Amino acid sequence: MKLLKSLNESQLAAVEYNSGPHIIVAGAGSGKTRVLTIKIAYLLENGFDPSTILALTFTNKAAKEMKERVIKLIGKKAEKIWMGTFHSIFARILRAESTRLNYQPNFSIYDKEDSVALVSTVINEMNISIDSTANNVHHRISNLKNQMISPLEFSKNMAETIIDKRIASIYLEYNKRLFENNAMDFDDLLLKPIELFTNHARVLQKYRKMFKYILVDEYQDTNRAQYEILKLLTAPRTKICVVGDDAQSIYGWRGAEIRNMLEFEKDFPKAKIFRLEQNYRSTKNILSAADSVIKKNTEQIAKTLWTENNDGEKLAIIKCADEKDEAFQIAKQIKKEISSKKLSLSDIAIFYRINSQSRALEDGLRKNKIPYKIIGGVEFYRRKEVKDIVAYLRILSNQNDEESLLRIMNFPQRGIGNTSISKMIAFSRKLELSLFTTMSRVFEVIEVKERIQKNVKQFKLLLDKYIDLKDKLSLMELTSALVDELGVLRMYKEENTPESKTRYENVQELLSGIQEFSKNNPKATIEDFLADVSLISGVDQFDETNNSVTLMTVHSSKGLEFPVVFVTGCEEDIFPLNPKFDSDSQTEEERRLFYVALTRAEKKIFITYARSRYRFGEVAYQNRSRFIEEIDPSFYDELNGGIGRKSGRRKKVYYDEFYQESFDDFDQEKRSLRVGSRVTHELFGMGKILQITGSGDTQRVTIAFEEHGNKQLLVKFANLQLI
DNA sequence: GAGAGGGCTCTAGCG
DNA sequence: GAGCCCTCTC
Ligand SMILES: Nc1ncnc2c1ncn2[C@@H]1O[C@H](COP(=O)(O)OP(=O)(O)OP(=O)(O)O)[C@@H](O)[C@H]1O
Repeated sequence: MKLLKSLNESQLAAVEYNSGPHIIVAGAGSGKTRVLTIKIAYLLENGFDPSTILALTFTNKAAKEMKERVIKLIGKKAEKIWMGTFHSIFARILRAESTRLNYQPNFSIYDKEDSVALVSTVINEMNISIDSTANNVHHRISNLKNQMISPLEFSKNMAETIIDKRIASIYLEYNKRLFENNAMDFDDLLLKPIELFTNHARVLQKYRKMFKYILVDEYQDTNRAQYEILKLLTAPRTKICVVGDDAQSIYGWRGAEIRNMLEFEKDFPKAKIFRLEQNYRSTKNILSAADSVIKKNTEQIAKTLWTENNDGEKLAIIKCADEKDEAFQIAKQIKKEISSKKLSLSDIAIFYRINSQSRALEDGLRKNKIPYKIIGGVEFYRRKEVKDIVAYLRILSNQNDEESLLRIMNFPQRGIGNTSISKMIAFSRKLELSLFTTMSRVFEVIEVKERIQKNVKQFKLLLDKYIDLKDKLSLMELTSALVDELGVLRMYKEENTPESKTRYENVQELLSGIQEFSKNNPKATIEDFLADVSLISGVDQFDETNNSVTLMTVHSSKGLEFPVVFVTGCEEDIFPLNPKFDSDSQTEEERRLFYVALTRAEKKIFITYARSRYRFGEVAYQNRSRFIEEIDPSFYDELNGGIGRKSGRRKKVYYDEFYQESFDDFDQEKRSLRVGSRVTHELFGMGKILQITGSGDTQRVTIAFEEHGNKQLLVKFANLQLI
């Protein structure tokens, strides 16, 4: 069979096995994803009905790619496979079955920002004092949800401290509000199916009958709820095949449990284990280097990984002066790689631990005229201007969605301020009405001024008009009419600032996104579009055909591969990020993350670290990462970047070994600002110091800038350069 | 109620 | 540095 020709023996065995539950445990680049893809194609070729296959991947993009490959191998019938992320597949099922959970099928999906906003609303309205941000409280709640601990269970059995008791009541109210808003958060998308299947035996039967073969990629990063869903859906006759590498489990902080991987044999009796040991991706040097690091972890399944690929180049570890130098060294190496090898820019990826590192890297690439693309970061659909328009669509679809309603009540400004909104909310709570309904009765809310009542009425009429149009116009017609009537594009244009220009472009891009979506789904409704939008992830937007370098976090790089990889910021406190606070198992997860970064590379790895780095508005000095020390030195060479030389315009001497001296040196620099010194400032240009007041963090300078007049600035933030 | 400006806090990774 | 909130002025 032609399909199976591209497989080695152990891969083949895994593909052909069909008798019961099985798990493929294998290291990086050993073809796990390929096996899964071909296995599905093989099933279809053998007459398996595609609509009975459920294949779960980690990102939408991975699902899309896998589907495309299967279609290529076997033809169009593969389109019927249920393929997607846990979140998207079960959101779909929840929509179909929503009424059983007393939800309406058009429920909104709240992303993290929406959820945090709701937590914040709840804290404020309940008037609970809690020494913690809404963000942290939401994180706690999300953790509880991930562990499948209900508000009731938490408050009854676990919440002992006063703070925990308060969190318990916030959690309870938060869930209640979600329900009243006809909304689910990300965690609900995994919890509600369990509720559905547990409480409605016939629904469970239906889906058990429907899915005869379940396949799961990246099984090492599934959490408790996902595991429970799989257990529920797997009837004695259901075939289940999961694939994973425990050494690549990097989402523990989101509730992922490696135990799912380690205990598969217990959970699914008579499970068969397959192992793949040949790596096809990387050179011997890369593989050995990665192996020398991951060996330091104690908790893992022993695995062998070998390759027939040649030794390749050694890794290059580059010492840089600071983050600007780091970006510069990377740009330099990129140019070198491109000109010396037959590589295109899209063969190169730059990874970082945290998104804020991308800024300096971007600057460096831009200055060197190297085109790049950032994956993730502040994602398109999470931007304010985009979310504002999406909130309108949500309200048109789901009038109970109070968070969205609040978001747009006074956007664009229509003279409905916070005071009036609070009054209406109070009214709606008292009469147990939704805020939307309250709006139609705003004339009864006597505390709201007459002029503003009229504004509310006006706004309500606008929404009513579009709710009515919703079923008469196509998605695209409706959205563009709405955007036009709101006048947001005009508004951004008139503002005419760099930010408003970006906003303008983003709204335009949203419109073309909707157009594109309508083209692919001709009968698409608002609901279809919304269902998609909330679940789009960062990597989903990755387009490898672009001729540009790819920048992304190590987390997003999972499952991908690139000929050349830069792993940046390899310093203590960046990568690993929190070594001082991490438990052993958290450090091990951090090490796995480093392992994931290294094993993305096919031919060449550059590891960079900087002696100093601006963070939180000040310079921090740190040692290079322990993970570098863990790599066997026979697999790398060391290079020096801008160390010892003066880097850029910043006047500072870099010491190789003596951090203390470096600190002194830095303080010296601050002190040496004197009345009369000439300095430059990034925004205001050249100037002369007129006055200095205070010291330390609150030290201020008054400067006469040549082009911007006199300004008073905090030294700490001004980043002044002495001339 | 809007808008400007100042002060304060937070600061990881993500579907 | 960014984002949020508060305060002050119009
Ligand atoms: N039998 C094979 N012959 C040739 N190339 C192969 C074979 N199996 C896999 N490959 C190639 O090896 C690379 C890695 O495969 P794949 O992405 O499926 O690995 P993986 O185990 O899922 O990796 P990871 O866990 O690191 O994401 C791919 O480029 C794939 O095409």
